Amino acid sequence: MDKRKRAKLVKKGWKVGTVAEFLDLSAEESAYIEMKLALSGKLKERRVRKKITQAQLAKAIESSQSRVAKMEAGDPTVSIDLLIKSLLALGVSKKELGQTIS
Amino acid sequence: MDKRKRAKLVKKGWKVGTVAEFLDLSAEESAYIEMKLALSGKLKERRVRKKITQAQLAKAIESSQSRVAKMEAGDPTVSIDLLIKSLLALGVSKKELGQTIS
DNA sequence: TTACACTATGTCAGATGTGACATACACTTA
DNA sequence: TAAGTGTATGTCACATCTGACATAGTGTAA
Repeated sequence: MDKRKRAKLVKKGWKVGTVAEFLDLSAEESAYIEMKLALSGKLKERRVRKKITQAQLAKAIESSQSRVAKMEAGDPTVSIDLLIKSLLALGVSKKELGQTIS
Repeated sequence: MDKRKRAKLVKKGWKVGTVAEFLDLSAEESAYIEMKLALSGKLKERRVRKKITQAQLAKAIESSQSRVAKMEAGDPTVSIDLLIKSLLALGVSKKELGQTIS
């Protein structure tokens, strides 16, 4: 099983329990995915709080609705770079980003 | 002037002063670059503390000496993703990463 | 039911990041 | 001086990420 598929499964089944161990993710891989999911969650939280749609957010950050959906879904094809840039564009501070990934 | 060149200049002239304003970087662009530079510094700090060479670190993270050099130099072609993965591989915790970027 | 608004998912061409390589540079030590 | 060790920088083929598009799914209101 390749890394992308594994990460996708991790996302979907995250709540089930010891997915990381089941899929034999290393500690670093787990930490990386957890960070991405934390940023994903923060993005959705911020967008919903602002009461704007994915399409509206997409326009604001010069992206597309589908990519926003993927960001919020923790899709393995989205980079942490993009998540961070998007959150910064939403007005999230470095400090809050730091707290989010911790 | 394109973004890559600008970022390169920011890196080199960072100490000079209000480079961000001079190059009319937005607040988000500045924050993003600051985060990258903070991670770069952390990487070098960790490597030096471990007393290993760039080539040795490169092997450990399955990269190359030149890319490690670029990471430590804050080169605009390196992603935050790679910096974070490298730091995690060096044993840095999510918590410490959070503190670093803040 | 239909129609509408929003979100999720698959695909793809073009943009960006990547490791590897060559080579230049800096600094020792002999 | 020369040789050795480590770091910096430019380039490139290949991999990955990107926005955009199409379309499927989901919920809600008439």
